[in-house]
Amino acid sequence: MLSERKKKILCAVVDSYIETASPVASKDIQQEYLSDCSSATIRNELSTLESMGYLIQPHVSAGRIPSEKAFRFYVNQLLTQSDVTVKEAELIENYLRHKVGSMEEVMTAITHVIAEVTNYTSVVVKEDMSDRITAIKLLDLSNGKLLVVIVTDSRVLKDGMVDLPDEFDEEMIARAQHWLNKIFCGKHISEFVNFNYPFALVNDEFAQYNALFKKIIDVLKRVSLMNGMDVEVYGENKMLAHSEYANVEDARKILAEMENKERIAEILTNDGGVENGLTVKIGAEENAPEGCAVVTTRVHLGDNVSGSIGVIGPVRMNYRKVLSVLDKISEIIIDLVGKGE
Amino acid sequence: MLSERKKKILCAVVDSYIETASPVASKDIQQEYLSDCSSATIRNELSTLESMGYLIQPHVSAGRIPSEKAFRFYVNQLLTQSDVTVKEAELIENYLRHKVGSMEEVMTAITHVIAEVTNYTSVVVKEDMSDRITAIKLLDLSNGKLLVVIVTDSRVLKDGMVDLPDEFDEEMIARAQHWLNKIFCGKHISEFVNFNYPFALVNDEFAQYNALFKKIIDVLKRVSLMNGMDVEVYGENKMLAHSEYANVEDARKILAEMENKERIAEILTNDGGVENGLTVKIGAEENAPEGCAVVTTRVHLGDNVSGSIGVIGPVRMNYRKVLSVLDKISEIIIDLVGKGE
DNA sequence: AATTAGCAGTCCGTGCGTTTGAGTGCTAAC
DNA sequence: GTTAGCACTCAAACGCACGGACTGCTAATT
Repeated sequence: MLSERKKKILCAVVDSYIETASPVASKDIQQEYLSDCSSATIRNELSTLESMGYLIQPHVSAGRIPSEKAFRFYVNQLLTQSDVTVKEAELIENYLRHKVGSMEEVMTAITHVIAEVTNYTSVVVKEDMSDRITAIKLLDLSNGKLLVVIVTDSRVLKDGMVDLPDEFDEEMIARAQHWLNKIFCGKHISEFVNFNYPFALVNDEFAQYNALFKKIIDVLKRVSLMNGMDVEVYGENKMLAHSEYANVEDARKILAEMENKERIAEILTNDGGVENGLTVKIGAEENAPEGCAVVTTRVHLGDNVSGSIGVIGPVRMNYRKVLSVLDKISEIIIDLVGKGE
Repeated sequence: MLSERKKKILCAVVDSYIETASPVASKDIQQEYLSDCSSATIRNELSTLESMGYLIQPHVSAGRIPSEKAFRFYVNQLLTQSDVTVKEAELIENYLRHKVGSMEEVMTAITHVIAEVTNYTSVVVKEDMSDRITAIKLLDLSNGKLLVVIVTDSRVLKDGMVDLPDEFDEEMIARAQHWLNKIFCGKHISEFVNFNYPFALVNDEFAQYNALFKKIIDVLKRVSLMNGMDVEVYGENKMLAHSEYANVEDARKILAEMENKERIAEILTNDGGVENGLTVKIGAEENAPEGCAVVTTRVHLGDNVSGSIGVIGPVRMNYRKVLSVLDKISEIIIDLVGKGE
């Protein structure tokens, strides 16, 4: 547990770093955040915070920059307090309430207003939950490959192909198919994303099925990401405005990642079970893009439609602002949807 | 008119510059393109080509780089010859023929394959021509503003607001409305984009309407761009791979422009009347984004659906490749659509 | 025991003069 | 009209020294 002063200092470093993007010196902290003790004291504290893994010193004669651990700490602090109010609130309100039209329009409007207000890239994923799985079929292509066909209320998806382990015969495939149908029929394809493989289902007797099941579920996940969701990204260019992407090649890589809609959908949707409210993924922590943080919130947009709204930015993100903006927006949406009923 | 040798030299400069992105020296040309005369001769030719506006010398001890005029010349040369064949042809074929599904899928597939093969940003604009204008209404908001409402078969668009000149009274508005309906009813909203204001319609008697009409038509154009088309962009990140965007701020600006779908739609659609076939817009020439060139081709995708396929890249673009890829793709599409009928 | 002032030490960034070399324009010869 | 040769220009690369931003440590202070 951190002492009160350490907390203050840590938050000061993060705040300052978020603002300036450059290493924070002990003197800066003393002058702008903690005038009641000397820079030497702060230096000592910084030193221990560094050894605790919260801070990083780029080189010996430089200040400190926060580690991802520090950002995580900072965000958790922020999430518990709820001083979320912004002056841009009216702007958001006006923009959204004015643009009330079809659901597509609202999605687009949301991405635009978020990107504009926060200056970060914004993402919205929409899932139509009304389309359910009717059947899963496994087709032995007799070349060692298995074609996974998913039939839903509205269409047939057959993108998945998996290698079949040698020892599988016709009967075993039929059996596996039976299991899969038992588990997944009636569910929405997007539910795979958060699906954890239930080892309990496959006891020793079926141990041999394990590998195949895993592969198939991976296919299902991929297919669901590709087909079950509507992804909109806006403000990619904002990413480049931040100094961590001064290097064009890094910038290009990040952009390429953001053009991969399936990847984005996965990040946005895989919220570790938080039903409603804000989620923050920082850096490598939870496979956010390299050096990035992703803030998301889930919203219900009607009986069968739900979505995730997200902001993608550098780990050094203005979380205070982003969190409050997302909070405001989901509040407005809840209100809008409520009125619609 | 350029001498045969000047043409050769000019094309050599452009070819080399497209490949290397750095100023081309007289010696290079001699060694790689024109070994039958000396570098001194070439230097003389380069000098005159520069004074003719085809070449630019960044500084006195550097080689020459092509001007936009040079690229235009180069492209026109290319367009008349038709040696369009690529090894990637099969890749494209496989990709597209395999992905034959709904029209949306094809659009997405096209952008992906183009971006992948050419390494430039790719754009597709689709217009559904079946939705026609039923009425145009002008609503005097009595605060000096006029709301332009466009009613189509399928919906009501009311995004447009224009300032009303002082001297307009109710009757004149009614008259203007009458005119607009006469001209535009039954047409598709996308037709505004290439619509040239027919001054003949408004003779001296109606001269006072001129200003208002112009404003309204601008609104119509904007609305049509926003509502009548489906725009997909893919491979924004490819833009950054080219050395003209080594500066992140420039890169950001270009990306911002490419996120403006209306702008993109306008560029792609406004093809100056070329019905079928390739169009090349170079730099400032025809309001392509700063420093960019846009290659487009129009395709018909069925009775009521037509579209434009485009590639956006730096002015120093590999036109040879891009032109051939677009050619190949539109050929495949024509074939696919033909089969569909 | 915690805090602080003071100081030596580290290392980044910057500015500056020099060198290098790529490429031209010009002149004179072919 | 073409070409060899040479003087000239100028951007880019290099090396170097200086300044200064910060720290860590030590010794004094509370």
